[in-house]
Amino acid sequence: MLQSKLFTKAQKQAPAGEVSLNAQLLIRAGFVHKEMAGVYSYLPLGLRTLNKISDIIRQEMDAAGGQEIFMTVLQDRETWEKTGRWSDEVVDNWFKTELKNGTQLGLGFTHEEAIAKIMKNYVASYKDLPFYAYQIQTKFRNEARAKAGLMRGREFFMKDLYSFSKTKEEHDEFYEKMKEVYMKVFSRLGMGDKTYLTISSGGSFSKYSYEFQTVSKAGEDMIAIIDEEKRIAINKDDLTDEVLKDFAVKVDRDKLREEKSIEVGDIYSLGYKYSEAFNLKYKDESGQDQMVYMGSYGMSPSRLMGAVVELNSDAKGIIWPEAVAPFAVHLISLDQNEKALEIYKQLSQKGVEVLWDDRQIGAGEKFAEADLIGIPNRMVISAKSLTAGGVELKKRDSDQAEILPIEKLLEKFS
RNA sequence: CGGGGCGUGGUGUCAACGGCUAGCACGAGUGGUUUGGGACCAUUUAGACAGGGUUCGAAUCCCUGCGCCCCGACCA
Repeated sequence: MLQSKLFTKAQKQAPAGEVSLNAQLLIRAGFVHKEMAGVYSYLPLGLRTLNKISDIIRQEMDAAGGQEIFMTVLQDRETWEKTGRWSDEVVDNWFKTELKNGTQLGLGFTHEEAIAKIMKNYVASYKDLPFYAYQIQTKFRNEARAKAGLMRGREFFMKDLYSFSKTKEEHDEFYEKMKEVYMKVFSRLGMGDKTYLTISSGGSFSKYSYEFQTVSKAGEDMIAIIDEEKRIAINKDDLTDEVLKDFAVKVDRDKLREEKSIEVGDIYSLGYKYSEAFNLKYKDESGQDQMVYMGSYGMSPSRLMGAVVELNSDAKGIIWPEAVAPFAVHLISLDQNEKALEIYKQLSQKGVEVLWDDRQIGAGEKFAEADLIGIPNRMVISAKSLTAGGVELKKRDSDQAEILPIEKLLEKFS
């Protein structure tokens, strides 16, 4: 893409009062536009990154046997009354609206009820189970306080997968597998070494659940790390004798390391709660009716995008991991647009995603904006670089630059 | 939902005593210079959150509403 055509522009200053690092950088670099508190529009650069994160999640969900669907945001009252979750007393962050005729509707904040109802049409026999369905969709939560940029919004992107199993044992097997699948996603996003499987008792679905917590100063939660090797932690609030006993965990409380962390995912065993509410059952091999055992597995691409920024930046700007960078290469031509065009064309032909800064502006400005945007590979072509033997290649996270002949450069990216 | 802070061009501003033409910087436009770290000169552009009130006079004081940020609570 030609940067001269990109309608967003980098800003030197962050919006007034915006303290959140991810919001500051993403807004300044033109990835997102803040519509209102906790509500963001994704601009060309931001959408590219968001889609890359979603794609990684999608690949891993598919690999784990997930089938992608897309459910409705509009939810009808009756469905949610079956579990009591229509009530504003029970769920305090509904956005509700209504039809012209006065029928009340809600905007989905999660989809357990909706999917249980759908699956009544498709689950009849033990032969139909198990299966796993997921979606990546906008969720709406009327948070009392949106904050921390993309990390806690009122309208945000969420991957929610739901598992449907014959028995608890069958469920448990998949649940265990999802722990690994989730860690794989976080590894691919470059945050694997900071992420811990975390014991939690906070959920309303079951007594215990697991969260995935990524250590970061920007986190809203506090975890205590139990096992560094196995990457297991516990929510600080849940660090009680009872919980430790239930999980058969032995720890020396004085030696636990506590860290602030970002909740980047959560997985729940739902049991029969929703299948009972919707009478979601199947006939087993002996013809007996059995309830379906459900689980739900959440992860937010938009929050992850905020988290990646929180974890990867310096004073100059964002430093995207290759896997989620909006472009692989930022090509900067200082005075050599013709040569740059050749490189741009050749790289593009190879399928390399290139943002070419072809604008007629000062070199300093180009470098400053490139650092802010944070594309991992920077190529500079100028009279100076050509004299030195080719094109300068520099990684965003390094101060070292090397000069490569154009052919070598093209070989390097394929 | 409790508490605190705040609202001035597209952006920023601990700029402006209740009083002169609302200043400065960034951005954007035009002309020129410059060309490896947000360069420079000239010139132009564009502003008081909304509504009410006090006053001869309000960006400035008061009220209401709306919005934003932070701390806490909450977080399926």
